Amino acid sequence: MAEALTGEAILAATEEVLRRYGPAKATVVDVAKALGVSHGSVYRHFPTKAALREAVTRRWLDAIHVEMESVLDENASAADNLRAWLQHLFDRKRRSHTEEPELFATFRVLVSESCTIPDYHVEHLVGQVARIIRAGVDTQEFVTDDVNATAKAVWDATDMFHHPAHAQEWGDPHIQDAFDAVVSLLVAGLRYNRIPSAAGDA
Amino acid sequence: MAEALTGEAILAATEEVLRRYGPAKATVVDVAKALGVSHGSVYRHFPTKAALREAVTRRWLDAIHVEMESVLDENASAADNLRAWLQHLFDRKRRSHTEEPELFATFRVLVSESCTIPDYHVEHLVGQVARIIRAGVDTQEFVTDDVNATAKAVWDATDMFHHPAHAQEWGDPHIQDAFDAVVSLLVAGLRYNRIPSAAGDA
DNA sequence: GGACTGACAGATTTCAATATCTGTCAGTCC
DNA sequence: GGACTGACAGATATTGAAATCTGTCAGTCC
Repeated sequence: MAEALTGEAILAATEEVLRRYGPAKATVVDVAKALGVSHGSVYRHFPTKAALREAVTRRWLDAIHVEMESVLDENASAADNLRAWLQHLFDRKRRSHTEEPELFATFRVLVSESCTIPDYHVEHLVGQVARIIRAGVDTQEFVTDDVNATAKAVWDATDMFHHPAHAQEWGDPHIQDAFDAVVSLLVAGLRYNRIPSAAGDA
Repeated sequence: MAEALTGEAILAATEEVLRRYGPAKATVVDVAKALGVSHGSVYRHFPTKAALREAVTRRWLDAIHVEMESVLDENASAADNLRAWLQHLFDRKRRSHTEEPELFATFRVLVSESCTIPDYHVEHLVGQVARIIRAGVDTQEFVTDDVNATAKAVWDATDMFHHPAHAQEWGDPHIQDAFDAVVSLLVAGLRYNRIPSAAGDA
């Protein structure tokens, strides 16, 4: 029978079916049809439809994680690295939203379907922010008592530039100005910041 | 005949109907029924259903605007004022969300229905933030080249603590820590911040 | 004997008929 | 004569019957 049915082939077919029909209409039967097998065979590799969708989503997010890793520049200042990293994430999401709105909407639905996927994604990216900030603390460019809490704060404060719920605002002609203003404020804060639970000013 | 039908009476009845049936089910016929008149009479005071809903929403937002005005303390530092103001807004929205989830959801829908209402609301509140920051600049507690842009940046950076799209995250046990971390970072930034379009550091 | 099929039960979705709602306006009532 | 009514047309929402989908599993095929 031609080739053996692999998990990878099912994932690729699922991605294609999602791209074509969207998250609401894509069915397991469609995926099986695209592969020329019965839908029972798909259930041999993935226990449920939700697990199949989650696997596709995770693959997509992992590609973002890898891409974001490559933005970091060892020789740049921490502030420049942070700004470039946040800008790259913003640009990538915004481009995805404007150039392939259906696909963006599809992944938006997939991510929100799962309880574990969003945490996985956020934790990974906040980890990258933490590494940038830690480098800044090491060179005394930044000051903070708690790198991880501060990284989370930077993530939260730039939320509207990466959270899909705000995608419609990304079309605003002044959105880049808003981004620059927020990042400048954050970078200024990173140069001298204490988490409130810690002792007061020096 | 009893009393003449007033716009105010219609607004109150509409609010009550919205509270009881929710935004999806509340109809103009329901409002008329609650007032003991025909629905044609309601259209004598409001041109469309959308206009009626918008009037109710605007009344509700105005109450928030008035309440937020009262938080400002002439004698406090700008940093304390800003923190207290943001905290009050966050607490109010969070309380509304947890104590009256249906009503909160109702107004969330009403606000998102209108194109002009959200801008009106945001502009008003950002204006209040700008006043706090301007006071801080006057006392040399804060530094900024553009008070309005910086106020907008503070608003944007605290977005997840007031935007209803993030309401579900407000139940997180660590949300107050996240809030404190973001506000501390912003306040630290306000003590020395330049918008990127302006000249470099002193 | 392990990968695959296809029929099945229960859950979910679709679709078209039916009911309700919005907005209008000629007419009623004090 | 100005506030209100109620019947109306077109738009929207509801409903329930029919179709489809999900997940299972006994059985087929190499």
